[in-house]
Amino acid sequence: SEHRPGPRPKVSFPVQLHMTIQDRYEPAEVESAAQRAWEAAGTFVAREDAARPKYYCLCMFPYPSGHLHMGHVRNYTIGDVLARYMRMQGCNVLQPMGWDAFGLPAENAAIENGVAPARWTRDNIAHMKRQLQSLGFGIDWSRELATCDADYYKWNQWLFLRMLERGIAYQKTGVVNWDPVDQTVLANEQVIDGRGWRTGALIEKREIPMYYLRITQYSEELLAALDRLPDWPERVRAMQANWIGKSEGVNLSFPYETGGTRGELKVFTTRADTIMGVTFVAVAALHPLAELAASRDASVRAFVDECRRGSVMEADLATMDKKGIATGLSVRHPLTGAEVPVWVGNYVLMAYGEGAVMGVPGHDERDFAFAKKYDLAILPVIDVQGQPYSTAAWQDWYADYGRCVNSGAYDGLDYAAATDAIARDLEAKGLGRKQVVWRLRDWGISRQRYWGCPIPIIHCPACGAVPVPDEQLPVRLPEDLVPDGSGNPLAKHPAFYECRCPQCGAAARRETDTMDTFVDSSWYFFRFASAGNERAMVDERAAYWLPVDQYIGGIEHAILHLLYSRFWTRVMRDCGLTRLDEPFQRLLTQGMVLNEIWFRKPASGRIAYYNPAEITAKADGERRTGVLNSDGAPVEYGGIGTMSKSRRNGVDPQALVDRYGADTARLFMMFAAPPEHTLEWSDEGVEGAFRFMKRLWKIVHAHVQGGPAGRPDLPALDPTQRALRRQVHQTLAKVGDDIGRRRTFNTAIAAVMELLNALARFSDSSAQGRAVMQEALDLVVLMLAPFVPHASHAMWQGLGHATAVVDERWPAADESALVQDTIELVVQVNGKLRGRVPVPAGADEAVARAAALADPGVAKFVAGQPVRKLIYVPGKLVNVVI
RNA sequence: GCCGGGGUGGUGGAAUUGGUAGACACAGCAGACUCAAAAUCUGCCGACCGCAAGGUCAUGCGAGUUCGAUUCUCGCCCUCGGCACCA
Repeated sequence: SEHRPGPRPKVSFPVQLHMTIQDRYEPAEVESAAQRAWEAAGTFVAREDAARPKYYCLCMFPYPSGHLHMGHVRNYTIGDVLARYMRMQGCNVLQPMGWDAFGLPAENAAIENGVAPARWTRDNIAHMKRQLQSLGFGIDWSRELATCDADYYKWNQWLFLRMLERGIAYQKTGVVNWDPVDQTVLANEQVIDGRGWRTGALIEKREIPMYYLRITQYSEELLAALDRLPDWPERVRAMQANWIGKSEGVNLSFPYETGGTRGELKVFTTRADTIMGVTFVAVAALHPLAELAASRDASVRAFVDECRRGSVMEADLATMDKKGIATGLSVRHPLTGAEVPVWVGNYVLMAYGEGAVMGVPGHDERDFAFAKKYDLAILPVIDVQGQPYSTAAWQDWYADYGRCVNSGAYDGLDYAAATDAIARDLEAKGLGRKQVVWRLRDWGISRQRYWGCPIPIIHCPACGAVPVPDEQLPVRLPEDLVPDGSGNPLAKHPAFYECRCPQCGAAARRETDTMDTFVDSSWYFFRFASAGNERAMVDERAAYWLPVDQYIGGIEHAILHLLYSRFWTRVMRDCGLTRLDEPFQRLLTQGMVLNEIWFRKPASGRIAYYNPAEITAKADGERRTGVLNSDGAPVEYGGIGTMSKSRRNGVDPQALVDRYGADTARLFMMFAAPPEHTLEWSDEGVEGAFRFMKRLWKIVHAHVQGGPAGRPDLPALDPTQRALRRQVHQTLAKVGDDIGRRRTFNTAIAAVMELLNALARFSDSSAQGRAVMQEALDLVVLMLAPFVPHASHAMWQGLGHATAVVDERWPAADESALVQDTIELVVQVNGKLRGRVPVPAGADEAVARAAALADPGVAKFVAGQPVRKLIYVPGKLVNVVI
């Protein structure tokens, strides 16, 4: 453990007898006392209770990397603030926690240190759990789970078998990165500049059999249902819609005959109206026609092989130089019968559409560039409002919709009419029809890795792929293997893979692939609500708690994790395990926590990263430069990026907690930025939050020392007391709105800080003054309880309450305290601020106008000119237009 | 490249429905307290002009709509996230 208590001065007694809080703010003592109190009372153990409104508050569970990072602190503090706030609203709150415990880092650690992934993972979990507990999150730990526990992943396997039965899970080949030296499949992350990260060997693409989940069967539903998620951020819904990517277009066939074989090259297009402008077709390197041409021509073979060595990532495909080679084959245009050459293009995706595209250089930018490069014909066939077309250079409007020209029978038709006519003619010839195509692809879940959930299949020489019978579940992952980086350890472990066929009893081989870890995280929120059930995946407790009322997690999960969870929930629904369509009612996507990146890149060897804390940085004109503290030599600045282990730019939250306490760490995290913003980390500023805590503590302490205070006698308050009380209740209303509706925790905290500044200035030791102060401090502590629960716990008792603040209700603002007789109107002349005038609240326009024009500052600018117009926004402003 | 965010003082940010730009903090400067330091407290703190009163400019850049634009529209620049085997 790296938990080292930081230097902290010891408290000095004596404490007077009638005081219940110490004179000095000591977070370590306050926090452990509060945590002990919650633990003893079982405060956060959630029980199903039909009589109360339930509130399931869930944060994305962490990968147990070993240490909490700032993103976790941000995520779980947001969740805890909402959970505690909803509890104060009277809700029955469930806030569980678990571990997304399978994955690649455990194997990497094993390769580096020789420790078994199971051991490494469980040690990390133990450490991170202590860290979470020290932050005082109100978590129901009785429901804790780890996805590497057999009683969890058993149900992955069980539902996978149900999916096989229903045809949702199926087997087909998929493309992977293959390291020829280590004889192993690599993750995209392990491929650097086309080479294996450990071996440096050139990576090949390889096709292997894998299991897929038919998420595309739910495309339409997953897309349509986005409209019924009003409490999801607009941007997440937009990203998912684009990911699912519904396009309506035309599927058409180019017939061909070569060397005695007849066939049809299938192509999908959303621009069938440009079909008369086709001058070539391009196929993916993995397309059968490319393979056919390669078998006949060495240069095509070489090009196809080169493409196959390239990256499998879409981002790389989209940005690489567009290259191609003529196959020497040709196909016939489906409408004109003209001969069209077939090319292989490195930019054509095998996984989208048909793995082939029709080339219309006249109206597609990529095709245009390709035609220019390889001297292919460019044929304009769309007229965009008579604009002059030149093949010399691409213009953006070339891709716009217009009317067909040079298109024979289709001339003069617009996009819709041309598409209809062309689709009809193609259909008459049996060479095409309208079709909807989705960008979404089926979800490949096979991973050739050890530290994951085994896929419950047995391969029998006679019976083929046989599902493991339910009663043999779980297929347990042996926990004592240590991967060495070459191949999958399961495939080298006969005790695991040697087995009998469940159907015929013959010797058979167990599947050694494991599941994508996204499977684990696609339904864990159900399991929290059915914790410990050994007989069923979910039970009636899930029906009580689900859906998750508030889900909170990083924006980086906006697509994959959330989409897979929505899909998995629907599969569970179709299997009768839930009645829900959607698992997450409301979603908050927190921004990422970023930090500076500093590195050195030696002429040879691997790039070395340094933590910003080890760097002294300065601005050198436009450039930012820095030196490493330990050797004084320069380091390069790599900009701002997510905190990551590989870039060594993480900040350890434990140091903050040790130095300032959990409350300060939580408070600062929530104050630094609104939750959805990305946050550039800075150590400075934490001091401000700590100062606030000390100030608050001091004011509470000073007030308590004056002895018990009564309740304010409202009609007897003087104007100063009345004004303070108004601010208190204004703040209360704002803070409730900021937390409950707007989720802008930073402004809620700022409002309380402003109030505290007012309380510090308020020195009134009269009975009424002290009564107003008591009410104010009570409310301040209640308002802050979700943010700084430990200090609030202590101060609440210090203020003379016998209850625990965690069990208190959120107070309602006193409307009568908010009433004001006179308000200040802002006066503008031609939109520029020229004065402020007091008017009675509710003044009509005539009164406001008279008051505004009478103001000397305003009169100076009006200067006798006629008022052309006067805008009056009641209660706010007057704009005099002259 | 495609998809989605973001850009406001030296810094993080505020301005909630188109209505006072810079709340609240951080850093900095000055002062009080102190033998001294720390801590604490008080004041100042966008730029420019001005002795001042006050004025002008200013929310990435360029246009537009409006009595009024940080907010709406269009174009551009920079930056961050995702792109299907990192989680």
